[in-house]
Amino acid sequence: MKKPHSLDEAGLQRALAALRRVVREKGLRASSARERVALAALRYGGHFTVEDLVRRSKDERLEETHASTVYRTLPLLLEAGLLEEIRVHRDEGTFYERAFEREHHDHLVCVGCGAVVEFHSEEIEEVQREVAVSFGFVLTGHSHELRGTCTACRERGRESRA
Amino acid sequence: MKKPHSLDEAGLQRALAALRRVVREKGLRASSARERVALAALRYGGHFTVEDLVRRSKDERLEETHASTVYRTLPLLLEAGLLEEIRVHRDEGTFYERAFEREHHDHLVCVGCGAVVEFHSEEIEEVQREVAVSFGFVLTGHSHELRGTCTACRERGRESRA
DNA sequence: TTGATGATGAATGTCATTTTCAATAAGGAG
DNA sequence: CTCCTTATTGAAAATGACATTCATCATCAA
Repeated sequence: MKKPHSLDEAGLQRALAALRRVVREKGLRASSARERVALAALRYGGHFTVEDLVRRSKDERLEETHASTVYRTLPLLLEAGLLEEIRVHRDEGTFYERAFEREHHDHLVCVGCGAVVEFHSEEIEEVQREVAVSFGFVLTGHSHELRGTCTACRERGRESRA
Repeated sequence: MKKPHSLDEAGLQRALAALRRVVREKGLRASSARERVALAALRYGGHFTVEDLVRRSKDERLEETHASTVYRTLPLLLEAGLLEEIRVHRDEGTFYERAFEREHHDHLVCVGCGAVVEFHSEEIEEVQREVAVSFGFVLTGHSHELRGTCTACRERGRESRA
């Protein structure tokens, strides 16, 4: 249940530096729109969608950033390790969450109520590495999502059946 | 590299029976279009898309089945355990593969060339169950995909850098 | 056999994401 | 600092996966 405390100012700066590094490596140019998107994204505590990002840039009266720009920026944020794409929340589309300076974790989702629990298993991480090595692969990432029903949803089901 | 040998005639019949059971349970009616889609899907050895399925029903001169019907049928095939949805193959959309009478496995994908390796780890499955229990969940499914670079792609990269 | 209702094909709609294009801005060369 | 090349952006249109609509058609229980 541990809440991911947000980055402090210094953390934000390190994140921007990581973004700039990727931008430079790719021969792209610096731009304020990209950093605006990055900052808006990094400030989120939980899971958010592209639409959330676009909306937030308006709500906070920051300069507006268009959806197409957000979409164009996202791959860079992923590559810079600021965000990670996740697939929880049933059919509600693609979500993102901060990954920068945050310990890795996977998700356990309740198919009944949509509750999301984060978990981490060093044992699973280790086996993943072993599997990759056994096939001659070097891992660059993974996605791992468990689906199930939580206690509350199972009890709800029992009632309605009674 | 073990190829998933396709179902024999008896297997196909058992699969259709499983589909019919789900259809009946939901108070739906039998239909030949649904079984045509099911058979076309079960005959695939590897991964395929909805579009593949639609196309194949034409190629093989089976009666045509429209895309909308295929889309309507897919959830039933998933629920009946005939197919499983997978998310490999970079951004190429949603893929499916046969799950009926086939051992469970996860995927290891090369981000360079798109090669897909199937793997299974009973140890990971066990930890998954433990994690679920520790949060009061009962598992209904999971998706697990590892991404990395294969030996060939790493060597290719080394050459081009030399 | 037949009536009630589910299923299908075909067309159309929806919604997220991508692409296009003209205008703008970054940043290296001079 | 100014110019020139080229990336970036906003705005709009295009794409593409999937859902929905609706007029037939098919299924099946009575």
